[in-house]
Amino acid sequence: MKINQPANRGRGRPLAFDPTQALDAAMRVFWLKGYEGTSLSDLTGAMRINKPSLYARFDDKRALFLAAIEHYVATIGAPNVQKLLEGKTVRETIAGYFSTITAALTSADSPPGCLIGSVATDLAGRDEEIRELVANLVSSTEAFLTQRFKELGDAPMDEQTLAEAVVSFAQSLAARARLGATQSDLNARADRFLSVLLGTDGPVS
Amino acid sequence: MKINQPANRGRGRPLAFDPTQALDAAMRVFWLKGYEGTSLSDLTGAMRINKPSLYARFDDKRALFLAAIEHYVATIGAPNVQKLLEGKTVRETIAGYFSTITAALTSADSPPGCLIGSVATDLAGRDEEIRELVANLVSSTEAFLTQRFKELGDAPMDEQTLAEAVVSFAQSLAARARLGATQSDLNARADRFLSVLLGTDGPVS
DNA sequence: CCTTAATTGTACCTTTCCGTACAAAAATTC
DNA sequence: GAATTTTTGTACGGAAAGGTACAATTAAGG
Repeated sequence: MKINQPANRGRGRPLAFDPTQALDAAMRVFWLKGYEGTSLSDLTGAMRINKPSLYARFDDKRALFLAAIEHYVATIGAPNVQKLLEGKTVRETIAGYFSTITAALTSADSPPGCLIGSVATDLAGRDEEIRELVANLVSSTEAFLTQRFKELGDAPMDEQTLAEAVVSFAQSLAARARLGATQSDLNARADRFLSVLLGTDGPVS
Repeated sequence: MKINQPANRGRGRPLAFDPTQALDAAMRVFWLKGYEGTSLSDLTGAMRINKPSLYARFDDKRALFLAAIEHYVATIGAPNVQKLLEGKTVRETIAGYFSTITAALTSADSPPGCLIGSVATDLAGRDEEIRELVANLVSSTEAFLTQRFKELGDAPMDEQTLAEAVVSFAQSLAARARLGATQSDLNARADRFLSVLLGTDGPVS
């Protein structure tokens, strides 16, 4: 959480906007339009602030994008991963994960797909810092899943291998969603994939 | 193949550049920099032509991007898919496919990852024509694989389901490559995934 | 060799890009 | 309530964006 906080302890004119709301709006613009495809007018328009406010709070366009990724992880990614703890079996955990993310990837009030899986991953090809950040996010997710599978103890194969397969498939779901797949498309695919992974015992959703 | 051909039957001043080479150069720029991230100067610089020549031959930036996708399919995608016909078993076919694409995704003289899987898929979120084009490419690949699996006859599960799993994993390999994974990283992942899919009988590469 | 057809290079156009200067406004501190 | 601190809105910069006009150039056709 950088968000250029000048230690506003009460002095001076108060902020006329909610930084978190503004950041959320910026995130959605980047999510739809991509990094270079998003202009400062796009941003200030959606955030309902003007440029000096944007620069005072978020430094510049690139820093704002980094903050938007962080915000995405905090508000969308992490909660979805936390839900993994609800599953009592490996199958339940994976099915729940897939069903959670197919909903997020096709949500009506967000752009299609995943900010990180599409926009940031594209940018990663030409921005080293982004590349490392996103690669670490993916690794962490795999590590978290691996750990959880070990705790549950009923994985029918090496937990790391299973986690890799699950996260890889999740990445492909993000791509499909970006390409216009509906939630039920994705759920049907997830069902079939789950049956390949663990045998056929029931639907995801 | 659109490539604004004014039926150059010999009249007028001859072209001073090779359109296919120029298109190939443009493809690589888009591949690295993304669609909006690529400027006309980037393009004319890499293609070694000036703007009027670019516009005469390729209409505009967006049409050039579409031509670049077509060129990518023709020179990289289709040949990789054609290699599928060499495999004598389902396992051989899948292993060969993974090993072919991990090489392509990490080739030293190309940008990392896949033009279509990263750049075009990102753009698909805000460009309907691109979205449909890319979605059809993915579907065709799945259909081709399904067909091939049926011909081979030794798939241990529904061929369509298997093809979906394979193409989905291929999409995730493209994302990982964009995030900096090496060829051996990807091959190791592919090995593990193949063992999950078909049981453990040998390495991909 | 003159006309016609096509491409080339330069120079230019308008718009938009990202970023900032600056004065007015709104709060706190003394 | 004057001084101080911070944010706001407007307005402006220089650079780069995508795209085109136009004259010069190079070929084939007659």
